Amino acid sequence: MEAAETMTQSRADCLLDGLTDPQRDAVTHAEGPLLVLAGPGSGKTRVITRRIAHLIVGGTPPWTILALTFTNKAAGEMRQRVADLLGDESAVARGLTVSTFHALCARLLRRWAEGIPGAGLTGDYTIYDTSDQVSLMKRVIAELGLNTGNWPPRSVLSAIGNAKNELLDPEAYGQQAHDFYGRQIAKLYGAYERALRSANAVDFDDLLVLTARLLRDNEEVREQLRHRWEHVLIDEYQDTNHAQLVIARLIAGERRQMPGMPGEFIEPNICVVGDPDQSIYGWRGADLSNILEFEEHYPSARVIALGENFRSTSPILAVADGLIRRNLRRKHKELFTSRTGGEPVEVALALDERHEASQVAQWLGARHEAGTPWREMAVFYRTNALSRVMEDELRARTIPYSIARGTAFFDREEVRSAVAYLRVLANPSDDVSLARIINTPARAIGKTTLARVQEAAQTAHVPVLRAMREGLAADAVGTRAAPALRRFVDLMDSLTGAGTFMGESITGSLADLVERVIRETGLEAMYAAQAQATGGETDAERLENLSELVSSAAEFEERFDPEADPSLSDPKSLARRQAVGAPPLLVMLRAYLESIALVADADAIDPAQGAVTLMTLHASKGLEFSAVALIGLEEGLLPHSRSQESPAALEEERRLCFVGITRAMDHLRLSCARYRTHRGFSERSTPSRFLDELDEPSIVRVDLADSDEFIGDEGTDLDRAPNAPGATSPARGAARLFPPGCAVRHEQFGVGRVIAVMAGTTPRARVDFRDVGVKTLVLEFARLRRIDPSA
DNA sequence: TCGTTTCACTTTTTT
DNA sequence: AGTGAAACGA
Repeated sequence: MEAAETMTQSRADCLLDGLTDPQRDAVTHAEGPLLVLAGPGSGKTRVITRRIAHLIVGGTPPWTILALTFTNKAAGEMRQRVADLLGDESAVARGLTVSTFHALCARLLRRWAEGIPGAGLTGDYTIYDTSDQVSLMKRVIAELGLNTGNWPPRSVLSAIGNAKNELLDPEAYGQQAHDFYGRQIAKLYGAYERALRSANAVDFDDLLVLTARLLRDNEEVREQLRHRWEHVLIDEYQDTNHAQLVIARLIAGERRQMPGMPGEFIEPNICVVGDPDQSIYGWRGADLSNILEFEEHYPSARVIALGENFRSTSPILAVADGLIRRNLRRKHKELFTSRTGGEPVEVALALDERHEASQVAQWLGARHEAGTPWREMAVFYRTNALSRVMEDELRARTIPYSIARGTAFFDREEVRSAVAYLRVLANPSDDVSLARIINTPARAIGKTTLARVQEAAQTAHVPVLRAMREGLAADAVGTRAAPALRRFVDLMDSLTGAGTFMGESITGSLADLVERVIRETGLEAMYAAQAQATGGETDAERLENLSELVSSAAEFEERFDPEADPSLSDPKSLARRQAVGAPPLLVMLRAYLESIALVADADAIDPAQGAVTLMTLHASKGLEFSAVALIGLEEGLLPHSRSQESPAALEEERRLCFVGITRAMDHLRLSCARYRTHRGFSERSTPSRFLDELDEPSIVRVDLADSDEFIGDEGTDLDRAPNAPGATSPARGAARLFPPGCAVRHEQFGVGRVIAVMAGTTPRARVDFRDVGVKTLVLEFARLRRIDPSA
């Protein structure tokens, strides 16, 4: 007994090793609400993981702890670090729930969908992503007799999303709508919700909204979960929205009187960690007041500020501080580091985006020469579109890189199609997925046929697949279509192995199912035929992606642990599940589809790869790298043009820049380009105002546009155009480079002779090509090259 | 019904 | 530029 205690004691002490006083306070804080205001690099993750470990070592059962993060990757890392701290395997941490908000909600809903009064949802629901939402909304708009021109699906969805984040249902939204627009949106909102429910589907926002409703309206579930999770910890609290706040509060519980002890209270054990200066998801409903008003929500809260930065050198921190100070709606927080010295931050002006990319690549190369491994370097940008140039450049120089785009794979059309089949198998009511695959590959079921079946299904209030199976549209569809529909139903039924649906008892391999879907639906044959016909690389690639999907399913299957499901969370039900043995295929399929739906870009980062990481500023949150290059610091990009009208949005852009800067440990480089090609058009850009807000003594400005490689002013810049593909070339001088009659070569059209050059904002040339005849080309993009001897 | 072609637009960020 | 949808022709 005594020995055990000593051991526990010493392990607890270990957990406090190397912590500063405030860090230690946060780790050891016992009961009641706790707010940790953690500046960048202040050891936030360290504090959370040690706090969890400390609780467990102190006797708190792991299954009474719930930790919430924003990405799966963050959750995985947190779980791993806790396990590492606890040493003896993960056994100690068994039952500990570390999850994203969305994944937690998805699982709670799996378990209790039927327990939400009036929601009409069942546990086999599908999660719709943005493009599914758009498809559904288009249909809803059409059904209400509106047109997508006046009611752009995305805008409507965004209005609905905002309403959902505030937990307003269609009725409540309609009540507070006072103009025509608002009332129409309310109508669309209601119809959209009905359409979702009849497809037994939820969108991302619903995961939160419905969970909030479940907890609010179902006392039994609420009490059960409250009882189960005695400790709730939330990371990145500054990025939670209203629905998430409500969920957290409902699970954590309220301050309440201790039974039989008047004057004594039980405080909820809710610990939130965040930094208002790193709030970057306001556009998606994140509410900064959640963290700012934490003390009002929990008057007894203890507040601990972690200001010391252990990550960045002092010039980097000074630059970050100088920038963030410009935000007016902000409580100032002193940032300090003991990492004095260090290189100044490089601020560079490049000629154009290619030039910028090349300079960045060179800079990364120099860092590598100096001993920094590729994997400790990163390039950040405001928009995904900016990754392209950077990729091209790194590829050309054979610098290893990887892009953080978690969804990229599952966004490919062939993968989406295969997944749509799986979704229909898992949820036969999923009409959006059904519409996607009913004629892929082509089965002579065209637009009109589909519309007729959909209509028949609608009037009969049944899912489309069922309407087809029961031949409800038999007289409405043509004689050719009817057997085609029949064959499709038979195909789907043959995949489930039954006339009805995969019974719960069916077991088997998920990977096998995926493979059968790809083969038996004809997807594989379709791409194989195309690959053969065109010899096209893309089709061969598609086949590869499909087989990669099979691998991903196999991998998932391997890792799948039905016990890790927090919805079932009490030890009793764990035992019950274990007794069941192998998980039914359907359960696994649902879990697989769910994991696909909830991947984040940041999840795709694998530091083991030994490559430079390219990602958006948003995805960079929570990470750190030895060397960071931030590109595209231009007005309109960072801050983004869409944010310039509101001061609040502008401040969020500044915070975004702050987040990027503070990811850097040792080396930081910020750059902008004088010209940038937008959507096909090269435009002069203005350096970001943020570049004027940096701490001058900590930076060194390099005007690379003036360096020897690119001589100075625009005149000479223009002269590069004919020989430097992609170099931007504004109007002036263009005509002079391509005198009428000169011979030119075009990548695609071959050789030809210039007829005339038209000046203007976008100078064009009329060229008579030997093979393809006369074409008019925009000089900026045509990449024309003179090939006559005089050139 | 299906394939091609033209045309029109463009959310930046993501669970 | 690139994509996705409407329009058109077979």
